[in-house]
Amino acid sequence: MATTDTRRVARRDKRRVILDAAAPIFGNEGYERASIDAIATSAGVSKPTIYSYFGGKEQLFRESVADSAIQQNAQVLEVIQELDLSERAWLASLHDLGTRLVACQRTPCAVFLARMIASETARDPEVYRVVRAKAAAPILEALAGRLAMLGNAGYLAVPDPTLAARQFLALIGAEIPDLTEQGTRPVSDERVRAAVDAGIDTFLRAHARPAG
Amino acid sequence: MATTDTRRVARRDKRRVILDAAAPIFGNEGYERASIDAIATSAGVSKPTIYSYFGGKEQLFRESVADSAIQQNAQVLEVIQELDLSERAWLASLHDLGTRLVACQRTPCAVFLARMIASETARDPEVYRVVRAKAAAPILEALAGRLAMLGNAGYLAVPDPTLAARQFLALIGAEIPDLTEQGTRPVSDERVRAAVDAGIDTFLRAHARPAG
Amino acid sequence: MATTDTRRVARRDKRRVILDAAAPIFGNEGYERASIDAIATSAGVSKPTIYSYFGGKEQLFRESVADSAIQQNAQVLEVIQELDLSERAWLASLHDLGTRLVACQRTPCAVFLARMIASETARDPEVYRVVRAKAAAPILEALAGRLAMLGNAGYLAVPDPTLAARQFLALIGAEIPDLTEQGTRPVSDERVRAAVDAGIDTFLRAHARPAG
Amino acid sequence: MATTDTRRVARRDKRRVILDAAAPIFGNEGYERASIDAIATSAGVSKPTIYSYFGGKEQLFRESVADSAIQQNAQVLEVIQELDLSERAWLASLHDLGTRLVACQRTPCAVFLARMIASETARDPEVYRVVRAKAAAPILEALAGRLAMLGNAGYLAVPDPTLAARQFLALIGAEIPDLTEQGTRPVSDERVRAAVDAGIDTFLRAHARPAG
DNA sequence: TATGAATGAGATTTCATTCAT
DNA sequence: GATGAATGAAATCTCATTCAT
Repeated sequence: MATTDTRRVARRDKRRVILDAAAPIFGNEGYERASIDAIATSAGVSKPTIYSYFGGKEQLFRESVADSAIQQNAQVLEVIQELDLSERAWLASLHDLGTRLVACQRTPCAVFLARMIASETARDPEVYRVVRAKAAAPILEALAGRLAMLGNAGYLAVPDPTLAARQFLALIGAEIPDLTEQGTRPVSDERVRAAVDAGIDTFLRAHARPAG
Repeated sequence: MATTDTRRVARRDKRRVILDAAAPIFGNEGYERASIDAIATSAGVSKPTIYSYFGGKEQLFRESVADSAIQQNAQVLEVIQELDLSERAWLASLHDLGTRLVACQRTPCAVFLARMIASETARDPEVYRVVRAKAAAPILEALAGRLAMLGNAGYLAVPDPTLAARQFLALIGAEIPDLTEQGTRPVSDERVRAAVDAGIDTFLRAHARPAG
Repeated sequence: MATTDTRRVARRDKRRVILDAAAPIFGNEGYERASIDAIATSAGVSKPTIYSYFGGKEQLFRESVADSAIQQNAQVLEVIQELDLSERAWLASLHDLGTRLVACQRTPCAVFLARMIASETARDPEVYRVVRAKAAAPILEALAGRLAMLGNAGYLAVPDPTLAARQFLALIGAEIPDLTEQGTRPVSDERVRAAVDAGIDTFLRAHARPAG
Repeated sequence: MATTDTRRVARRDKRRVILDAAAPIFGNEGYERASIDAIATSAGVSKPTIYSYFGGKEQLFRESVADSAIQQNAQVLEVIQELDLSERAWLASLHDLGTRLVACQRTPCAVFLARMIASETARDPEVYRVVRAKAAAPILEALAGRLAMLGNAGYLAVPDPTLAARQFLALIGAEIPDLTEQGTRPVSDERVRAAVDAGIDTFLRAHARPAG
């Protein structure tokens, strides 16, 4: 029936509206300071509606984290897929990938996740686990896979792809917090790109294929 | 007067007692969940005493962060000073340094600082600035200085010591969050050391002195 | 029309279903704690259905009380009718009657009514009036009538039958609250019967026919 | 110190003020409808003060019940003590006692207790137990003791004084609910006295000393 | 007619902060 | 200087009730 469909759609839409309103508020204010009232107002619904959809603040928070992790995962995986493995292009494409990954990490969604992991994991370890399961782990494995391909292709020496992926991420982001003053200052794309490139250079030196 | 001295000492002592009580509570609970009541009880003083010494929750928090940053700085600088630059020992000593630095980062004091930077900087950017000024920056420079010495001594190629220091820290810590599940799981020293060594190996490969 | 009949029957059935669901919930939780939601769920209907049938919580409550009073009345009147007035049997039958009346008073329905009279009359005096009109008064008069017959038959002296009925009820129930700890403890039938008998003995001594 | 004393007195006074405000509100509205806000306003204190003194609504309620029970006990015991056991006066004094006891039962304090027992015991059986321990049981025993003295003096036959006390109370109150329409209607003292006397007459007939 | 969805109003409770001693 | 006592403000959450279908 059209009725049912309409309702279902409406219901799903409203979930989305609430989740989309919740993430930035949790992200900016933190779990405690974020008020259900503010989220309800921002979403254009009433408080009881939120309670009827999510049950309570803690559950809304968890679903918000999980939802953001899924979004983050989708976005980053897409970026990773685009790595060009051809001999001609792989090097430039790897630099591109680094820049795009850092851009993904500076997304509001990713900032929200990073902040919540740091601030709320002590209170609720599930936060960390959900983000790892739905975003961090798949992303790491996808990246490890691409790096392994670079190794197989003979461009790099990658004996432990997962470790290499972790270090790749660590290196491209090493300068970002100080550069952006922990996200409180806007920074030009050039400077970000330079910071990423510095990390990638180090990565490449460390993983250069042994001569001969 | 002796009286005045006694009072001053008592005053300073009470400040210390309050700060020592505040840091773990802020660290475990976060700024919002930490209650002045809990801090007062833990410190063995009354709430108005805290207000008379610090003015309010926000100021107590800032002083707590600054105090922890100073402690952290002192502790880490000491570790960095101990790097043995002799040809015979520098390599093993660098591995030692990495392990000790990671240990310092897993201290309650450092966990507190890291968590507060992640969770409270958006609310109060001063948090980040204070920690950078009193701990992160001096530590980074001290480490950069030691790495420069290794470069000067001809053991490593270190064209940009500050960048190298940042990457050194990034690499030795790359595996720690997943290893400890964001600090929610105890981990054996061996596994931490192995993770640190993996980072240092990559660092060394990237900064090997060019042959010839 | 058959349709109409079906609907009427369905309508009446649904009223019954709702009333049957409402009484125990009001009885166990009290007016305020009882939620329309719980009643709707227990009745297997939706909240708006309850509103369409009864108009609101207060009206549902009143109808629930009235309905229970009518049930209570029917049940107790039947018990009273069964009093055997024959010379041979009246004494044992009176003891039986007392026991059965107390059993009726410990019925969920009667407990509900007693509790609602005590707790809700201040808020809505209609509660008391309805229960008196539909149960307490008819029951009292029926009992008074039977006691008058015992008087007319010469077994007892009953100058004021209504007063006698009230005192009869007071005496058979005098020990019940303490015995059952206000209904929170199960009690054996023997102990209830003994308590009732003690009340009836006193009643009989007071209403013994004067000798001669 | 005067300071300490003053504070202690102030603290105790404020407890009293709050308890005195709470009882009638709980009594009139019932546990659920009674709001802490209303009690605080009526007591002239703020809500947090109530929480600091009593911990929560439930505890305030329990203390209010216990306090009222103690007051009720004191008041009724005093009335019972005044029973005149002299041959000349005991009969009139017993009628007086009945009237005063019923007056005590119609006190706001006693109405509160009766209502709370009826309405809240199902939710919290402690209500019944506290009232029994602090008021009902001592009162019953005191009354039983006086009735036993009348028996010992030879005025009455009282083989089971506790049972007699229970029945005495049941009989003097048998007509009160209908007379006052469950407390919703004012009634003249004469009519109450007449109702009490009717109960006492029955009691006396039942407990008349056997001739000889 | 019957219902899923939505909400305004109000409940308890907590906390940072100040005042009087 | 230090503290017990008190409070204004705001948080989460629940519920009776009404729409739109």
